[in-house]
Amino acid sequence: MSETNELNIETSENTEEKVSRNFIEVLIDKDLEEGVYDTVHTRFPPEPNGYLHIGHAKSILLNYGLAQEYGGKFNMRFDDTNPTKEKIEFVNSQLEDIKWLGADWEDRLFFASDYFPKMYEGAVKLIKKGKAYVSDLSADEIREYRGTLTEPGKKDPGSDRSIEENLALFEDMKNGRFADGEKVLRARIDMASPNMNMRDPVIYRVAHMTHHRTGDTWCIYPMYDFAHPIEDAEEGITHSICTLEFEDHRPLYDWVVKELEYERPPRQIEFAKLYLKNVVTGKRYIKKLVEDGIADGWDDPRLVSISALRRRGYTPESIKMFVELCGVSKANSIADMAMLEYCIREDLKLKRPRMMAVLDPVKLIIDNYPEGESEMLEAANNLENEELGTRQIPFSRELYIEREDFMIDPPKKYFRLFPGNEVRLMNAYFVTCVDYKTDENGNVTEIHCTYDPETKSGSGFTGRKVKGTIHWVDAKSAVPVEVRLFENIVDEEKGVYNEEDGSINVNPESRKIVTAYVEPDLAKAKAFESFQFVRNGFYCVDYKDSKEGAPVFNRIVSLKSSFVLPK
RNA sequence: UGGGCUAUCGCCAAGCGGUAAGGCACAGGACUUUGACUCCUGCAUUCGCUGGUUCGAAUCCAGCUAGUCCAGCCA
Repeated sequence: MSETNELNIETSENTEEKVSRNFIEVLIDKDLEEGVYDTVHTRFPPEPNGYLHIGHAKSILLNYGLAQEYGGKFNMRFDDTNPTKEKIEFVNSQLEDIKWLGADWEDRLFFASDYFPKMYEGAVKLIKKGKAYVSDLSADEIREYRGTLTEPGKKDPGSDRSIEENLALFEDMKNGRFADGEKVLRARIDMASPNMNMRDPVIYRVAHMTHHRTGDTWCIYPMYDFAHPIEDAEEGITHSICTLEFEDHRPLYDWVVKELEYERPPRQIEFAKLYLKNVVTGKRYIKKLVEDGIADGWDDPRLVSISALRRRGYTPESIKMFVELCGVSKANSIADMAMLEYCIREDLKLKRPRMMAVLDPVKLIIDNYPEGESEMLEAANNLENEELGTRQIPFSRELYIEREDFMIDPPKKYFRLFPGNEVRLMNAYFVTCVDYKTDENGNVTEIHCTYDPETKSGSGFTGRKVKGTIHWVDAKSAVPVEVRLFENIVDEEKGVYNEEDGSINVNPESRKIVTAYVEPDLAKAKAFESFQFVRNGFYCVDYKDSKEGAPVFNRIVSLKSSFVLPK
């Protein structure tokens, strides 16, 4: 017996040593071991052409996290090589989102446009090496000459030009001698390559356009495939982490850094994008939702852009937890929204106070409580976390309780209020229902109870027990506030896209607005403060759409399973 | 169709030749100042399919299948 126990202890200690690493960490470990690199330097390189969403968060936190983990550095860089799509507005919103997520680039904020001179030099170098040439072909012709997936491409007539001629022509391109589309610079690689990206890719195009940072300095702009490796190499990036669709571009990436003779060139590593089930992330679909008046803009709390999640009440910590939970792999995967929701519940439940708010109020009158009197009761802000302290809440003869917490004719196992039953009012007293009133339609309008002063919360009363506890607010001091109950903007039954016309199947119930009664303190909450409403889920204060400065409460997420009435 | 990549429970995901981790979701039960939270318990005789190598295969080999990306002067 004792022998086997000892054995078990040893083996369990050994297994604890084993920490599973994602495939990128494994590659980095190997690089470090073999001395390919002696540090880890990553970057996040978005194009400033839109708002960042949850998918970008994965890339940001992965790149930043890796740099942190290995004691390396993380750069922020805007890949602004195409002025037709980029705006300073997006630069600013993206920076704000990345900062909020907690990725710290310190003083290393770069722009691809900073390297335009370097890239020009690089192109000249390629021409001088005979590795690039100016083409006269039109866009259509280039496509034709490129061949198809099964047939090799044809030689570009421009590829026969002399180095001197190419040099002169490229300079003319730079000097604005040509109109847009008239000439391009192509890399000379292999027109017969099975990899389409290697069939003499275009690396510079003419575009007479004002760039948001360099203005009219340039009228030629480098293509991504040429620019990106240079940006990485210039910044001393070791591991250039990007998404799977760039796998086919890696040979070209490697070709560029090799031909430009960079020492210790960066290594590109690709991972799978993060998708969410029944969630719209495509820019043009979001745009359509906004145009159709279904969504209120990129930060509509029902969307999954970083700014929308922030407004909804998701915390950076919860997004980080989610990304870590999803892991990193090369398999295309669609995560369940339930995972994200789990993360925000997990993050908030011990950090934020649990307050009482009644979403669907009905009046409860305590017949034996003196009229006109009231008292303050002490309530713990969070029973599981004493550090959050206590608060004082008013209590008097007339209260509001949740309509669903009272039934005239309850089913079996209904623990809440019904005629003759006694329940606990959370943080207050036991009350017994003695009577109720209804309107002509049979709707309950008033519930009458008696309370037992002996049973005051915290008094240590143990005389008898009740099965149910319900939340309430004091009618006189409670504050009505607007509460927005969010559901998925997509109709989950039908799926995201309508198969017939490609439109989005919208859930008409995705935003219900109700007026709720809340504890007086909640009406003074600051923007972005979040709370757990007892049994009603998690909420975040939003002032963006509020009228006359009153807070609006956005539902972040409901509880795991709401109260289900027993059958 | 040529090439690249991927395939392990409803979802995500470990595993890297020694006999299927974990999380989400789900289902039971205990506890409870809300039925939440917490805590237990259950949840792949099987790793896309078919063969082969091996004492032994999710792991190696071969063939097949499915999904995905590439024919922008986008990134």
